[in-house]
Amino acid sequence: MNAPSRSRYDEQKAEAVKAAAAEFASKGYHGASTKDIAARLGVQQGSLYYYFRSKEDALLEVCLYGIRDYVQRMERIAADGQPFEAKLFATVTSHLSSYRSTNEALKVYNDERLYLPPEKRRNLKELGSAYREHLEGIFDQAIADGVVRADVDSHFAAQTVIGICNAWGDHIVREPDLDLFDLTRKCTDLLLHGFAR
Amino acid sequence: MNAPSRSRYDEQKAEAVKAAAAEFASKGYHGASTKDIAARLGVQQGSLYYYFRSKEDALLEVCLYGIRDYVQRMERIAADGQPFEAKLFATVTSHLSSYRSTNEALKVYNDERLYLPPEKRRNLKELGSAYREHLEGIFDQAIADGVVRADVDSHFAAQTVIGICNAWGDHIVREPDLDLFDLTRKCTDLLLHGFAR
Amino acid sequence: MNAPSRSRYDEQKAEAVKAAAAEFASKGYHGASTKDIAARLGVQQGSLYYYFRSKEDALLEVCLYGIRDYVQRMERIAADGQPFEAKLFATVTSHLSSYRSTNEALKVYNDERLYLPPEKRRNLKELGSAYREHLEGIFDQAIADGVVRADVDSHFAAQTVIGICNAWGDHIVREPDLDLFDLTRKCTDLLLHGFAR
Amino acid sequence: MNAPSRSRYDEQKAEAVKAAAAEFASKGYHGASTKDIAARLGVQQGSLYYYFRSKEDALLEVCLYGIRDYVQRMERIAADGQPFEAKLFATVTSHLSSYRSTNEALKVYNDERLYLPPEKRRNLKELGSAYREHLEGIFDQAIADGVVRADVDSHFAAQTVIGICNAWGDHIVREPDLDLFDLTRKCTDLLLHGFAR
DNA sequence: CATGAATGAGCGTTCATTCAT
DNA sequence: CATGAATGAACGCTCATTCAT
Repeated sequence: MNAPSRSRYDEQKAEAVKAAAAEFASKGYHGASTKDIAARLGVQQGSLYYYFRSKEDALLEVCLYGIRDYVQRMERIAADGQPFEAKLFATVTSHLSSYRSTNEALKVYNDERLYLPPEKRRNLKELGSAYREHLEGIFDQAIADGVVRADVDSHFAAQTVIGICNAWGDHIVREPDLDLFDLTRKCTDLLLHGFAR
Repeated sequence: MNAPSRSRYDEQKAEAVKAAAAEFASKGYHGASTKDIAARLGVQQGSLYYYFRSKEDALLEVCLYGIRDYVQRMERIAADGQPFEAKLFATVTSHLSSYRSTNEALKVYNDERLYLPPEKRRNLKELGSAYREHLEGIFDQAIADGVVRADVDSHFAAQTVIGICNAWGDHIVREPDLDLFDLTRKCTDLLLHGFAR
Repeated sequence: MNAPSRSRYDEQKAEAVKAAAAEFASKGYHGASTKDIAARLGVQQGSLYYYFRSKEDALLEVCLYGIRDYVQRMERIAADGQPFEAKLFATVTSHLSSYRSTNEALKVYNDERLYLPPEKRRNLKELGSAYREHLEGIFDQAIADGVVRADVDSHFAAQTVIGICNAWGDHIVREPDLDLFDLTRKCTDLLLHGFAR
Repeated sequence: MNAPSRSRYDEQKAEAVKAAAAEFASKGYHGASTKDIAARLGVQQGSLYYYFRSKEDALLEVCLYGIRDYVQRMERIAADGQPFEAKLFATVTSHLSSYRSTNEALKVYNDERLYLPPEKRRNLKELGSAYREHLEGIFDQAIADGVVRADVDSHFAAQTVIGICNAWGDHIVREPDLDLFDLTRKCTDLLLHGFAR
């Protein structure tokens, strides 16, 4: 009844996506049942189909929700004029904190998206590639600026940054007390200077 | 009737474990069916129960198969007298090459072991912890020797080494043409010196 | 507010009956869903219940619509004073053309009325019997008049006329280009003189 | 354990086809549930899938069972050297008695085969066409021989014979006491000489 | 008069598992 | 040692129907 009234439906649907994300994250796509998702949402099993065409579509929506603004943040980081080290720190911060803020959906994107049929995955693939390419661009620029060693392979570097963040993401999701800031600092430090003295 | 007959069963069982590993790796534990595993092995669905008490037991055996000698190799690496850099290189080599040699079972250990009930997981947990602790020990030693910076958290370091290797493991399993030696070199280089100049 | 408003509802309801008839005719009673009917009518699924108490009631109304004026026409044919051959021709014409004009509802009456529970079917049964009995009366009269052979069983004859018309009705519904007049002529010719020279 | 032992499986499967035929005949394809079919067969619902890939496949098998030897009998009738009237009588006898002997499967073929997707229907269509064409051939021959009137359209004639038999088939299935021989005689008489004196 | 959200039962199907042979 | 037949529970999904708005 208030001004925008932007839709009771959209609100409930967003809740449904979160419920699905939580179930998929903890049991895997095939291990989670629509009954469980519905129970978490507090509705009957069949009512889910008012919001999702199919379980597969629910997975797709969770993945999109998980990766979408995470990619947007990467774009903003790549575009701003900060030095390489700040960009790297921002990237890791953004990535790791996504595991907290988006309700496990990013973990679902990482672990379960392969169960989508190729057609449905295409959209996701583009988003994922965009992310990696932005990161590669940051490394290429840093190499050109001389702040990253010339013998570094920017593709390997980008993939590895993503890999480290995702590996720690699993711990973040499972251990709510983990200190994100400390972790971010350690990861960035490793990426820049390695462990050797 | 004794020796060879025993090994005949063991051979078949090893085949069964590999078949299960392959199915679990590509479809996930819940997504893979006993029918698929049986089909891959070339037997009837019911015949699987001659080798495994249950699907869950099959998962356990695959995980054990995936992690067992991989931990043993870690022990040998930790125990020999080589310098830190050589140990790190050996660790990464061992970890990454496992993804090729043990028929995707290590991937199953990484991605699916959480679907085992806690009792069955205990054994695995010990193996995994042993691995991590050996690695931590290597870092502790290296810090004491002054070849790794004193401010490095050896727990973080070990976990990160494992995380990087597992992240690249996914690519290794999916891309058969990936150059393992080159990848190992790049990973070790990053871990030692970072990307910065 | 009175006369036109009443007919507005009736118009919409007539459309609803036709939509239901079309769906029942092409998919069968159990194969057609209320969602499909609503979509064809251009309303929401729930809105159908303004016109029908239940899906079963919809079937009943379609059947009644399909058979009602078709029986009335039979009554008129039986009552007028024309000779047997003209009456037979008129009967076949009326029956076959119903398959075009009443939007497949007669087909629904023929094929789906058995899915109604006996109470709801009673009404229909009387109409169907009335039709058959009129037709039997026409044959009885023709036998008495000597234009139909005395050894003809009028019950068999009436049932067979109905059967032939319904059999061709299926073709009429499915093939829109079928020449109804030619078909009527051939059917009447067979019924009167058979195929033998 | 006896001589041919032609397969316990085949026996049970034949029973399954009959159970499905009975359910489809009385409730229609969409109205019959696999649970009902299983109950009639005396097994659990899921066990049906040992014999049928799907409900649709069950329908296909019932249709094939319903029409197969019925077509073969038509071929034999068409091929033997008897006069037209005998062939016509044999055709009607064969057709009508099928409704008794093949456990309602022919009725299912007539009423429900349209619910099969086109690919699955192709096989059936050929059998049905073969039947009709044999019958047309019989009429063509009879016209050439002068025993059927020259102005008779053999396509119409064949279709009508089939239509009449199917129309009476419904009664035969529903009324077990109906005198098949008497009915056959009346049908043949109509087809040859019509009702007119 | 009509909607949109929800229901609960039932559907066809697949599953891991058992067991007589 | 392995099969083939069967089970019963659970699955994802669709259905006819209801009702506050």
